[in-house]
Amino acid sequence: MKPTVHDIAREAGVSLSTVDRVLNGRADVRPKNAERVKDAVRRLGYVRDTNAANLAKKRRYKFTFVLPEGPNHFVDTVASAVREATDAQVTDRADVDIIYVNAADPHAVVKRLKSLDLGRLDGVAIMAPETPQVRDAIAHIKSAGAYVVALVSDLPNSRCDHFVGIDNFSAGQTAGALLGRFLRKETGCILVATNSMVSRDSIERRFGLDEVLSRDFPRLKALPTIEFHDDPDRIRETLQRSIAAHGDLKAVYSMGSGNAIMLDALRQSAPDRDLVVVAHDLTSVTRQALLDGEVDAIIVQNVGHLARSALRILRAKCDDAGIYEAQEQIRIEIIMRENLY
Amino acid sequence: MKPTVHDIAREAGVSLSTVDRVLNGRADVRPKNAERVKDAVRRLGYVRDTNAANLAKKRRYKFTFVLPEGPNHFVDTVASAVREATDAQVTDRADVDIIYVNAADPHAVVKRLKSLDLGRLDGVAIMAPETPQVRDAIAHIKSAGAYVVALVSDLPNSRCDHFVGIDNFSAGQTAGALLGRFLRKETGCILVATNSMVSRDSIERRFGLDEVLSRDFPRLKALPTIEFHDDPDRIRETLQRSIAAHGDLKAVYSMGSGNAIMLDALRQSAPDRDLVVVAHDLTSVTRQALLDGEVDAIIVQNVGHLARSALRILRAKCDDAGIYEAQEQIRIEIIMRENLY
DNA sequence: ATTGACTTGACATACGTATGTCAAATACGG
DNA sequence: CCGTATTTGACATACGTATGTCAAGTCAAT
Repeated sequence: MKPTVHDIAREAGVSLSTVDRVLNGRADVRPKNAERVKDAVRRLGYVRDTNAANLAKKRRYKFTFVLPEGPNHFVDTVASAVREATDAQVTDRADVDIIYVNAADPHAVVKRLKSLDLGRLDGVAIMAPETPQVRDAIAHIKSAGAYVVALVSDLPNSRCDHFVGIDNFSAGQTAGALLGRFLRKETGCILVATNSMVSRDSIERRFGLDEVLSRDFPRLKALPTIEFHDDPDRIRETLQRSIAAHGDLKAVYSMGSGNAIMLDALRQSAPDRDLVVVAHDLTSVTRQALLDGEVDAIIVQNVGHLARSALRILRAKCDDAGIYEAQEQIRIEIIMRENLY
Repeated sequence: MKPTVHDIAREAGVSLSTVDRVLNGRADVRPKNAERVKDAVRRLGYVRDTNAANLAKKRRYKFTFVLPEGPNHFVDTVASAVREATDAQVTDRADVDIIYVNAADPHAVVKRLKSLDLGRLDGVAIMAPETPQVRDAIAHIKSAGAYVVALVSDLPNSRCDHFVGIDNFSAGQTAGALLGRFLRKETGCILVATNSMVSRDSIERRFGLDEVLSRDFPRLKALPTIEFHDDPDRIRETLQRSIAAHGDLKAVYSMGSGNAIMLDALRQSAPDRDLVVVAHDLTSVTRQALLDGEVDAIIVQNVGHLARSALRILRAKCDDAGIYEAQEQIRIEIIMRENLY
């Protein structure tokens, strides 16, 4: 039988009240008695039954997901994964809502974050680029007692409680390795594109790519990253120029947002070239491209896992419970048509 | 506020006792009242608080994992994943143990399965090839009221409550697609090996492989499957013969158990040949081979996920709760050195 | 209308924890 | 050793559900 607070009280030779005071960090306990209780806890290996505690407390967790607004297929998949996880029993006793912020405008982000009802907010999962303003807002949220996890993009300087997402450097390496193997024995260059290099994700992926290519596949040259800030014309033009300029273009690596534009341009500019294409993120667009054979492989972080993991971690933080790391590890998945799900 | 049994009683105009009788399927309730209660449940959208119920019942779940005995790295990883999941909070209120059976001896398997204390067993996860004897034993377990899930290998004719594992046909297709892409524009043949084709996993993987190769990569020919029943000499010999006979041998596909033997033989027989190697299952052996560059990619079903999923599903069955399919989907992962975890 | 069988409801207790009240015990300064 | 401030313990109630007991209610058949 697992020990209960009653057992602790008996073992420590104190009353239930005192045990409660110690366990819940209330004041007015003499150090000697506090030690006795802690000793008893250690000796008996007591762990609080969180479910019973939550029942008694009528505990409800209040979590908010902060996502970037604007048209972005990947963010949409994240949002629906959050909603789905919220509906399932995973989020027992949790109220979850999603708010959108204009990530491009740091001040708007901060304004929105500060307008959260910090009074009864238990945790926040934030997907946004790290700016000084965001950092401040996070400090503000944390000082109000809520936990904060970074979602998808890490916020390394913001003292978040956790990061939920993949290691983007490794993701870039993975892309490089795929390209290198798909182009076994071939020589040529690789076009690298993304919507924007301001997000650290793209930067890290690019580093990973370069590292692997130069170390393991020096016969392949990655061209300078093309950024196409939501501008279809620009990418089409650049792409055409690049294809014309590099007769030895062998592959395309689409590093993240903007897959749709990229693929459109590719369809128009190089329908007959036999290019290897690797992209990121599983969305309706990339899924279809995979099925159509336009993309060879995509590198994926499972959004369902992201959402569930963020929720579990926030909850564990609130309960002051340990995190089951093995479960929370977000994997870099490689998806081809055959293992598409 | 979520409705409670008290709300149901009030809404239905009956007593708490009657609500309890209906909800827990006890006898002696007039149909009219039963209907009233069910109506109230529907109207208020009542869902039982499983945690509170388990608390009141002092519920403990008793689960048993049945794994094949004998030296097998993959099974070892499954076992330790089960132990790890059991230690973590995932298996709150569950007692889990692992028993090993000699899968090659159907009668021994059955004897072992029948010796389980069915009295207070709530669920069983079985990893074993399906034989008529196993089928009977499962029927026996189920008739005692325990739930059964098939683990890793499906048991399609055994009326299990669930299958936890990957679709092996798709896994074979994935292997084929990888090989086809790694050998873009090349022509030649592929050596396919496994320890034994009696398990349906290998058969299905082989089908998947053949399907993809013949449809998408007809320039690649897969040789007849080599089975090497735990016999290092045999595989070495066969491998040497195969390498000698097929000057155009380009790749090796190791379909499952026996990776270590396979890799040993490869090291001895063809150290200088630039072969593409794809294998299954992440074990200490394949991990090292990946790091050493001996294997290009491995196809993995995450054993941590397998273990947790089996436990969650068994528990959901016991609670008569719904299964959150998206979470329980075991993915076919492709692991290279760069996204190794 | 009465019997006996079946149904129902009121009530109590329990699970493990949280939380509040209040009197009793203890410590400490003088 | 007293008075006061602090610490402690006994007890009650609650969370949502389960389960048992027993008296009271309802029903159908006589």
